Amino acid sequence: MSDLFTPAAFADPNSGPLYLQLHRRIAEAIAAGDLRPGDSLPSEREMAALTGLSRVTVRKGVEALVASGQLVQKRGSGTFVAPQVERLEQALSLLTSFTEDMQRRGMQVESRWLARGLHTPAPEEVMALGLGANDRVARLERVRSSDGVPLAIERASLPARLLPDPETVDASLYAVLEARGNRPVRAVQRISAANLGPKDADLLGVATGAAGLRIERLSYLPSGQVVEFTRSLYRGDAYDFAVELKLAPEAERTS
Amino acid sequence: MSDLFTPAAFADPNSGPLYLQLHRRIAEAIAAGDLRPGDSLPSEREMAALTGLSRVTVRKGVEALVASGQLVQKRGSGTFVAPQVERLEQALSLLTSFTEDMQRRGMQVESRWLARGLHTPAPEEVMALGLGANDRVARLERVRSSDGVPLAIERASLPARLLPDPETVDASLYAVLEARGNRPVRAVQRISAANLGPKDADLLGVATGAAGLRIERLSYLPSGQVVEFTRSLYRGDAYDFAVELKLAPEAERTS
DNA sequence: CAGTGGTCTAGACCACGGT
DNA sequence: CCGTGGTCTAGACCACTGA
Repeated sequence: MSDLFTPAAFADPNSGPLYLQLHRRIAEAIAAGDLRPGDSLPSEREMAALTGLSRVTVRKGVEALVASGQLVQKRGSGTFVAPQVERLEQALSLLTSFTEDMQRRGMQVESRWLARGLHTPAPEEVMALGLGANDRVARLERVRSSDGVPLAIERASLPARLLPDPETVDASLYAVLEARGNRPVRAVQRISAANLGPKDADLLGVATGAAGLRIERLSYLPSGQVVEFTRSLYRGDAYDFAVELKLAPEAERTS
Repeated sequence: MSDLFTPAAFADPNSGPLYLQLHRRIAEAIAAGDLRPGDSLPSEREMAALTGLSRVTVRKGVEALVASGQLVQKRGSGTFVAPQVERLEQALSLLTSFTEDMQRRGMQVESRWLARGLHTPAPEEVMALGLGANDRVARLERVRSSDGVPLAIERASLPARLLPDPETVDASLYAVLEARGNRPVRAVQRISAANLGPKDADLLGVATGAAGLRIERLSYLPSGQVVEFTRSLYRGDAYDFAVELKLAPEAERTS
């Protein structure tokens, strides 16, 4: 890895911006295994000196690698190749709870509560839950971690009628619902990707702008009543959702 | 929107870094509707002058908004609030083709080919497709657009035995497979989120670092033979995948 | 305490867009 | 042509880490 930063090829014919050249060099060194997880890079000032670039340019070159989770920077300490994050795979077509899911894998689950109580519903919640004018809403907002690593932010809203005492929810929301005979049997999810804002990124312990999976879920009782409206943000680098597909039947494809 | 940049509150008690304060101000103005899609912001130099910040700091404040697609910057022209991107919703549990899916919505579909031909397989492809030592692989790599807007990058690999003439694929891969009696009936997908690298971001017409949905798919024939190994990148801001969930049966939850 | 990343500045040149 | 965003520099101070 010694000559990674030897300036040489930074003699800029037309290989594009300097910070992109640096970005590419480091990314390739990681991909090739010349830089291994846990390895430390030279300090920004050193890299600047070695390459002949300014520190600002070095930072810009490193920036995208930090955002995408390939590098980790620690103030006062240094810049390191990110440790391998073991991706968790989760079946997307079964309605399971986070807690149950993790326990089945033998993993430790922790929840840090950000909010938990009864509130006046926001318009979005009124729509999603089909609330009336005077109904109230139970809100559960927490960071889900496994073995000390934060994995997801979960913001759940339920009609207060179905969960009048949100403070009693400890680990598994579904366990509480089940005890009250209100466990959902069906749900619809919408999945998309979004860059994490400063606040959410901080909660998940990743860099601002890192990619996250945004999942919106509506869960239903057998009666068709909506139980739960949940918006979650999963760390994009730590989660894989798996789905099984079947061929669309001809009948539906010709309409 | 006039006093958005009046410096006032940039008198830095301890409201955090200046670029984050600027970021927050703009994000809130967009959320509140004070800045509407298509509106133009002052030039970076103007914002710097108005706020009393340096241009570098202004750029840093704007950066994350651009990466997440809320702002669009055009060199030589200016900085604008991004037009509303109409999100496409797609059912994730049906095995449909991009082409058929879009045509059913009455949308124009274009493909720009990046590569199309027979190659010696990469190790990853050997594994996924279950190839032998001397098998070759058909690669189809293209950018999928609808109404002129690039939506996804699709990189498909198939055993050459099932698609000896990849050059004949025009719009729909599945149509060609069906003609040969090789249309898949089942598939498994894995979904995650990732920041787009400079190259892919450019192909999709978004900023480097924007969040993308990464989907890996393995499709099978009725015989169990793998037909297709496809890695796709969808624009995170333009796509919503929908899934319906059912309650996990007790039998499976207790193992 | 010395060294690290995090923030910020003032100024410069370039490539491109629209007039 | 002028104004825009895109790149780049040299230097500064801060908050934090680790010895």
